[in-house]
Amino acid sequence: MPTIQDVARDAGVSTATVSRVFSAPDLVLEGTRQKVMEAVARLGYEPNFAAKSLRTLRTEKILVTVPDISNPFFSRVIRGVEEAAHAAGYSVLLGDTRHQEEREEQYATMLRRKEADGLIFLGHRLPDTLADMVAAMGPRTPIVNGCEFAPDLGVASAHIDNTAAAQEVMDHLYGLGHVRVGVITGPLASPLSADRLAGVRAAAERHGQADALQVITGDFTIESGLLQATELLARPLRPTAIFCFSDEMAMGALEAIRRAGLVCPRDVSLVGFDDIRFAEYLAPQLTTVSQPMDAIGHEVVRLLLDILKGRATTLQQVTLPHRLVVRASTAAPPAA
Amino acid sequence: MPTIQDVARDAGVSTATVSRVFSAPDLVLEGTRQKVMEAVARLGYEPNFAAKSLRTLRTEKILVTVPDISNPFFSRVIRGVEEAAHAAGYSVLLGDTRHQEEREEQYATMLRRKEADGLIFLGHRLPDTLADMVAAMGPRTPIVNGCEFAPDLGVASAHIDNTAAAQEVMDHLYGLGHVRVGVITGPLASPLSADRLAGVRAAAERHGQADALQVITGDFTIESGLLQATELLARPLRPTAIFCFSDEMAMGALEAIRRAGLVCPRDVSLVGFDDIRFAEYLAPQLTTVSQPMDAIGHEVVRLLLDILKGRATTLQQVTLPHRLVVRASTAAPPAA
DNA sequence: GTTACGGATGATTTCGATTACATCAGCGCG
DNA sequence: CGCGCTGATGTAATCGAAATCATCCGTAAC
Repeated sequence: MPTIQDVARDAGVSTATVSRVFSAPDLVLEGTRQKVMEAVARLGYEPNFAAKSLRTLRTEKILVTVPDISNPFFSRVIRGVEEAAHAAGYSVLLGDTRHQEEREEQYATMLRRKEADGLIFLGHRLPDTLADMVAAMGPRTPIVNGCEFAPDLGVASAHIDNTAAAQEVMDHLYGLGHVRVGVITGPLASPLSADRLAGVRAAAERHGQADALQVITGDFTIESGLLQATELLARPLRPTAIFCFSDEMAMGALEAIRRAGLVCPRDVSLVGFDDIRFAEYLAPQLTTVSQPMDAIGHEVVRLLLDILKGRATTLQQVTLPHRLVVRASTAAPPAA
Repeated sequence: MPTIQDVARDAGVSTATVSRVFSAPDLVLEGTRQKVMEAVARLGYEPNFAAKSLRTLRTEKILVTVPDISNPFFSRVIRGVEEAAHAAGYSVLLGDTRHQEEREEQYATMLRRKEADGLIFLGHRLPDTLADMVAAMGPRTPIVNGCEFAPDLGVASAHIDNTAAAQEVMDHLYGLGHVRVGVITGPLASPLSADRLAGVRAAAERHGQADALQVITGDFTIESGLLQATELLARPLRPTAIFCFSDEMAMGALEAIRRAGLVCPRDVSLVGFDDIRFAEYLAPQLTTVSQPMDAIGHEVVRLLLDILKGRATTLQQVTLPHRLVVRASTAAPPAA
């Protein structure tokens, strides 16, 4: 592998000039630039990344951690992140934490070792060591949270208004005439689930149906949707509608409905959350809350770059628009 | 950020000793090690990654490129890759090429700049500049291909036997009594599609049904499954079974079947490929070929590490086991 | 015609770790 | 008692590029 020295020698200039050709071409005479570029082409020179990074203290890399990359919601957000990062000349270091705190800490270490310029995390936990960093650096900490909204972490974030979205779902169901509504939440440790549940409760109270709510906790997976919906459907006062906090759980719930010998939406209405690509290809097509997954990905990158470029002075927490997409899985409850 | 110098001073030793504490602890006296570790803890020292990488010429990073991370098949393979890489102390640089050759080249550049120790690519194209590298380094080139099998590229790979898998699918359909079988392939530029098609053709000929095959090209997306299946179902001699080269296309085909007022599997049997998590939650549950996505991910990492550690002298191309999973979407053709 | 200035380029230091080589103390052995 | 060896540690070169400071040359101003 040729180095900048080799190029300099070959082009008959100093290494400083070669370096300038890349980083500040307008400081170099056109003829000299040509000579250097020819030498570069001739030798097949590529600047060594580690050397550059050591000198500049920049890596042009963004570390992105995600609880589970095989989840279509997250993988779509990641795609948006990758797209925006790539457009800005950054590349993406992927960390799949598998919901494990230990792994989150390990990835946090990478940030402290300067293996990446910043961190985007899509979970809801901020590793302790990074919390210290936030305390020290304030709104200039190069850490951004996506999807969740945990104001007390003190990091920039991009997310939807989960509370409002959940309320809209409930309004839709109550509007159709449902009374007994089952709700399968995600783990309540995540603010995202807590917010949605708050929205559910607020709407229920507004409609005077708080007592008819049947809340049960899931973990966002298909299997837990199947399990919890089965449980809900076996109750004597079976809900006529089920609201799942993820489309995956709704897929499981749909299977539970079928196994119970019921038909969606005739017997039981079903609502999901996220609007992953598969939601509209289920039978029946799934009513769900559409999250702007691409936009969230782009936005978290924008927020992080603002911080890295020193453009951010205050803490930015951005709420992006969601949309209730009513499809075929919700209808009026059975006449009873 | 404290440096190794600061730690050395604080601990009253030389930088060499500090370095040894991390990279070769048994060369250091226990007491000295303690002193150093205390200084490290006191100052909150983390070795600078760029400096280390510059000196050692290693990055402990693996670049992984994928045509589309939001595809559940790929995201699952990636999860396997991340898992195996992490277990071996490597981290993953993710590149989403969006099927674009230009992007593939850009990521190839990262390898040449030594931003990663090796490359795992899940598409079927090897950028030109890397082909040169392969030509020069032979089986020691730190590049591994996953999922596809293109022997002429000369890179290590892990994949299933696509030809055999496709034959099994066709045998299953012919065994059920189907004659007119529609096949929706992927882009034929990929060896993977070509291999499967070869398997389809071989089986058709073996069963004397080559003329009844109805092959049409898709692009692995739900939308193309919907489109191409609609086209197949509109033909006068409608196929009684459709074999899609991906589960996503099968989801689209399922929708096409519904829209045509038909019922799967009563009127039309359907087979997918990959066995993504959602396949068994479709209605009807999808018959498909299960690919060992986790194992592919683990295996490509193993192959790459073998090369990086100098353990590989010959070109390794590994075939992993697949499995035809018969579920509810295939049945005997209608009596007609 | 000297001075001053600015544009182009070169010489050299620097980033922070690793590592080959040097040093030094202690010990066993003849 | 001195030689040589081994084990622990220090000294200093090195990785490859970026950036500071120095230098050189030509030109415009007085």
